[in-house]
Amino acid sequence: MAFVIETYPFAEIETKWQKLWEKEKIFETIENPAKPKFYVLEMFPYPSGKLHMGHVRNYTIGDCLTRFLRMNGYNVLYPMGYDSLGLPAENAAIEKGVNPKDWTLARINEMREQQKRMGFSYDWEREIITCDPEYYRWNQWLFLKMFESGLAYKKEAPVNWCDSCGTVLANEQAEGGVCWRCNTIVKTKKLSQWFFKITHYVEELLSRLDELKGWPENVITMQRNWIGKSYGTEIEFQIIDDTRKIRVFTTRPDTVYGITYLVIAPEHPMALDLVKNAKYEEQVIDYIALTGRKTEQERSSTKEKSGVFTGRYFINQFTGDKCPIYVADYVLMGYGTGAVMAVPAHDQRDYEFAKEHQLPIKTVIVPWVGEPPDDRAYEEPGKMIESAQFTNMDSETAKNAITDYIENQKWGKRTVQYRLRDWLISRQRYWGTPIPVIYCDKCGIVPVKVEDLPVILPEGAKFTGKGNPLETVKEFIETECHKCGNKARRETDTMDTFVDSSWYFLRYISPDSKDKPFESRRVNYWMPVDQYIGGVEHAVLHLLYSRFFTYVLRDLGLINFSEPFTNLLTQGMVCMPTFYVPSLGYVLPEEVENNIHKPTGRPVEIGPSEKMSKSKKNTVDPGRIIEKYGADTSRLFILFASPPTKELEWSDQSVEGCFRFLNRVYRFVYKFKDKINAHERNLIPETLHARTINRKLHQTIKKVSLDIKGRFHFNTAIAAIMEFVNELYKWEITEKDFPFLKEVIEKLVLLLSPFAPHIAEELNLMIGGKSFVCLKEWPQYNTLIAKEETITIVIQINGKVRHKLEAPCDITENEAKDIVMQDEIVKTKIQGKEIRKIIYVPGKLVNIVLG
RNA sequence: GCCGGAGUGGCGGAACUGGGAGACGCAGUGGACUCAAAAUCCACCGGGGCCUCGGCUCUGUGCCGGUUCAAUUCCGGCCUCCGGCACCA
Repeated sequence: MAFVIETYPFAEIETKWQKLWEKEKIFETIENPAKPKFYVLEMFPYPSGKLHMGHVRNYTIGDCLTRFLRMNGYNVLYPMGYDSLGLPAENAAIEKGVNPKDWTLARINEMREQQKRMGFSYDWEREIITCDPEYYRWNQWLFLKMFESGLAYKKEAPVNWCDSCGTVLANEQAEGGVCWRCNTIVKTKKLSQWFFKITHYVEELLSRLDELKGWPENVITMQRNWIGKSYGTEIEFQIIDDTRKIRVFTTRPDTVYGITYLVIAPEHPMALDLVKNAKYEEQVIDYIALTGRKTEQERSSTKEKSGVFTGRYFINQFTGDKCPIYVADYVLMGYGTGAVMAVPAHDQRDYEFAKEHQLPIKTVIVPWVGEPPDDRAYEEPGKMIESAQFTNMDSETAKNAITDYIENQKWGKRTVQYRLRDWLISRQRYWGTPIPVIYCDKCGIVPVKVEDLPVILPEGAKFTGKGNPLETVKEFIETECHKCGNKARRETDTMDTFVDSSWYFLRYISPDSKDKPFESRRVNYWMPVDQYIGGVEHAVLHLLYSRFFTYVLRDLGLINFSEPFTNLLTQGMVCMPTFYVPSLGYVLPEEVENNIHKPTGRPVEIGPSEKMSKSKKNTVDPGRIIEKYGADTSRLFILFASPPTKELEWSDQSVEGCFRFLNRVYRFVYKFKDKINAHERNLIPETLHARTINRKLHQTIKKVSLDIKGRFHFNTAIAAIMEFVNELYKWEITEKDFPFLKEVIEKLVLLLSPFAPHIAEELNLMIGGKSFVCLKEWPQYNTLIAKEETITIVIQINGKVRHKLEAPCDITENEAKDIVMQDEIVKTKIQGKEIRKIIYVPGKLVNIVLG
């Protein structure tokens, strides 16, 4: 055995097994009623370039779980696809003059290649690509279904508009109020847009959150906040010298006796009406125009509350007072009724506005003890004053009493408001699903006939960076109305890409389905998704839209369940640590390498970790890590460094440690492979030391199984395997041990295989294993073998650990107390002191409480 | 401002139900092997004090207090950091 292995030949091994897996098609899945089904879904990537560490982490978690479940007898559906419509491709077209389709397909190929290099066990036969017309035709099909049932509709709405690019932007493309491409400040512009009526399901979206026991609490909370249900009262106020009333929404009916004015939003339909041909008309028109030019950001960030008087008054029917009506942009048209009753004494915003415009402030609630503040609004509950028959009541009680009174007087009613708005799906962009409608002068909006789907994105659009490229394709726009035969114009808006991802998990199930988006029978077998894995950034958007789509599909009779994702795991981010170097400040690890402080051994202070992102140039390229250490090491590091839901801090040294571990395993098996092959397997350990190994083996199987199952603590599972390998190195192996060693190594390889599948296959082959490891059965543990022969009894005196004793594990309470009290060391420690009581925790400890 | 989550050695993290704080890995230290180095293998590794070198002892899980025989874990009050939402009436 002169031959010394430097490092194990991971590159060769990994390529070899990836090819074999693919050749044998072992990861292809079909419905199988004989096995329990399990659907593992990962948030499919947008193919903007190469895989980044976030992807790698997401898929490594999913693959490890999938492999574990397969070995445990589950029929696992584990698909992959590409969310490939969207802005980066169009941007590349504008910047590099390439065709978005070619660019996207090239990126997909790169990405798929890297995923295969990581050894992920997807059923590639089910791959879906959303920019394929055979995929997006079903977006259009679903749109038509929703249009038919009134769930898709068109209306005029304010949207983010960039002057320089001449186009509408999605909220996420107008971050910080500026256009992501040219940095122009975005404006709000009113345009006719397509919406999905998600608000139709608002109550169900909210109430079914309680069913989602397998979702993280924070995601549930975020969705609940986003939906924003609030209970309140609608009240109408009579406008003086007018037949009309103004309707407001409030959650504080207890403050109605403190109303001193009323505010309507600039977009409120009555705003202009109220001042028509009156003294204040010009002032109000100017103000509305000014607001229209403001960005959403400017409107909400300014401290001072702007607004103008309309010259009109209303009657506060509670007090009989005549109060002014204002227009101000701190009131939003999109929430409630677009008008508010202003109670400056008890609402901070109203307070600030009243101060600015010298409006009266009338206190109607005071604290039960102490004085109300005089420099701000008093928003807490308290004692009612100057509120007619409600005076002296507790304000919380008065809320109900006053609302009853309002309802009796027919001045208003109890009502519920939501923050959730309908989903704006129109995009003035090329690289998206064309919305399948045409506009006919005679017939109006005409949906495309189902048999004419898909409406295909035309080639030959001009990508100038200005406007919607679809507008430049005459042959696309010009069409004829299938109702009347006249010339008609095709819709050039495309759908938000979140439409694609709202049902992709159903398409995986029957990716070749020709006459329906999916086969209901098969969908009902696989769905719902048993484990969804992805980033928390989709907590609201994608996860809410998918829930909405599932309800829609259920109501269309296509599926028989309501919630798409039973369990959700939101993985933590991947971070790069920074180091503090006095001369440079906080820097990334590679810069420390080149710095004088490290060679001198002087410790560098660790700075705050930064999220990996391309813009900060602090990313670790997965490709480089795979090349240097292999896919197995990369997978092992990602799973070992921290539990999946926590942030993962990148560490090159820790990667090296994982690589060392795999080498340690490889060397051990390599050393004994000939002996193992020369012997038949024996499950029974023949030596004393081997029996200890057997116990440790069963303990390890138990720990690894339980850590993965339900808990997803891959890090501690790997730690247990490492501990076991450390034990193996301490084992003085004799000739008698080889048959049992064979059994030990077989089990070890099985335990390792979900984490490091390539090396596991290779080691299996090395010890004469026949079939693929990943198709074998997960090892079972025997509780009796795993059980320790003796237990350690911890002896505490007054709750502090003072001594330990070994005892047989079947020891009774009295026996345990006896041996503890007979122990010489214990005797000396408690000598001369009164024993108040002795606490016994079975199999664990004895606590002697002294007086 | 509101809603979540987290604070444990030099570092990443363990401790599952209130019962031994620091598993496993990294970094570090010492030893074996080597002409030497790397690699590998073995051992040590929170801090302070005592010491006959076997141990003994005090202290320690963001801070202050409480419950308990016993608290990283439960309760109350703070501090810091991270994430989400934010003129939502």
